[in-house]
Amino acid sequence: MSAQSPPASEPWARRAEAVLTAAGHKRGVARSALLELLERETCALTALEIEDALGSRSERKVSRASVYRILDELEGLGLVQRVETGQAMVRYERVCEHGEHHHHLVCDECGLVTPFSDPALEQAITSLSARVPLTVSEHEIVLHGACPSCRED
Amino acid sequence: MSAQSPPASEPWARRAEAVLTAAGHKRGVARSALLELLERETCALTALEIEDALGSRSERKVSRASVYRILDELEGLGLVQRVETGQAMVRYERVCEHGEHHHHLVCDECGLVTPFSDPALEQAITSLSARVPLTVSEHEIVLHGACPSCRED
DNA sequence: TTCTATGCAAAATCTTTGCAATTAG
DNA sequence: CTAATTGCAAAGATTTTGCATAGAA
Repeated sequence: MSAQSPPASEPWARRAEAVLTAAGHKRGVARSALLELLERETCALTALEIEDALGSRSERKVSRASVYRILDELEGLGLVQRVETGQAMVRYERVCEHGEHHHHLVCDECGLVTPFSDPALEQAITSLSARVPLTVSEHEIVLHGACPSCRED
Repeated sequence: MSAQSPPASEPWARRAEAVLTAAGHKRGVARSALLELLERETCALTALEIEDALGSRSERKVSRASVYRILDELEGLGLVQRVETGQAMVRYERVCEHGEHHHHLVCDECGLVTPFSDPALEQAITSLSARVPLTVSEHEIVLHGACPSCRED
């Protein structure tokens, strides 16, 4: 009956800080900047895109090593997840509360990555998970093709 | 009315050679060895696994550069497809005739990759593809979890 | 003979590590 | 004061490229 999951309005970054503190981490400027950025971004970014975003904008600059280290930590705590888009680099995005689950559309022409979600698909996955020789904990779905802009060519 | 797609019994390697020839390629020992290997393998291998397999077994040894170059060629011709499993390296597997389409189960403990297929899931994807802002050409689905062996621990 | 295929080694990329200095609690 | 955090540079790992040689048609 009590609050099992935090309200959906709870900012992800705040939850992240709580989890980090609970895991015995102190605060650091690099990680704070990264959390702030991921809070704003709704979809997956590569480590290098994150480094650039933090460097070029007035945000404080964060070293590449820290970006990788922090993303790795966050992934380990289930706050961030990797997204494989078939492109050269791995992408990362924050893990949202249940219900905000989404997957990705990738334009093979321009590289654009867009999120989408589909209840019917999720249900098919859920039902499938029960029939498969694996205790399924996660799933990833990527649709490849040409986005509207690229299709015009 | 005429044969649109080759019979399913047609070995993939033979079809591959035909496509390569049609594309103006000559035969080479490295590629032949690779085709032979992929013909036998039903599921995805990494470039390095392919190099090892061709080197250690009595097959002729193929240089790493050739493995990458050939996989890239084959992918461009639609004979091979990349499979992103969330593991460190990209995997490759041959593209089969329609109907043999499959996806992957990945054990995050031991790294085991297993194929599976599910009509209901394919249908959900097909229906979804029509509703999405992307001209979908391919899709990839990966389920992560623990395989039976690893689950026992 | 001509153009493709291949191997080798160097180069390019992305990611991880070691270490010393800094900073939060 | 003690332990976590960061940046920098070096090291690793995977993939790509340049070039000369071998081979197929």
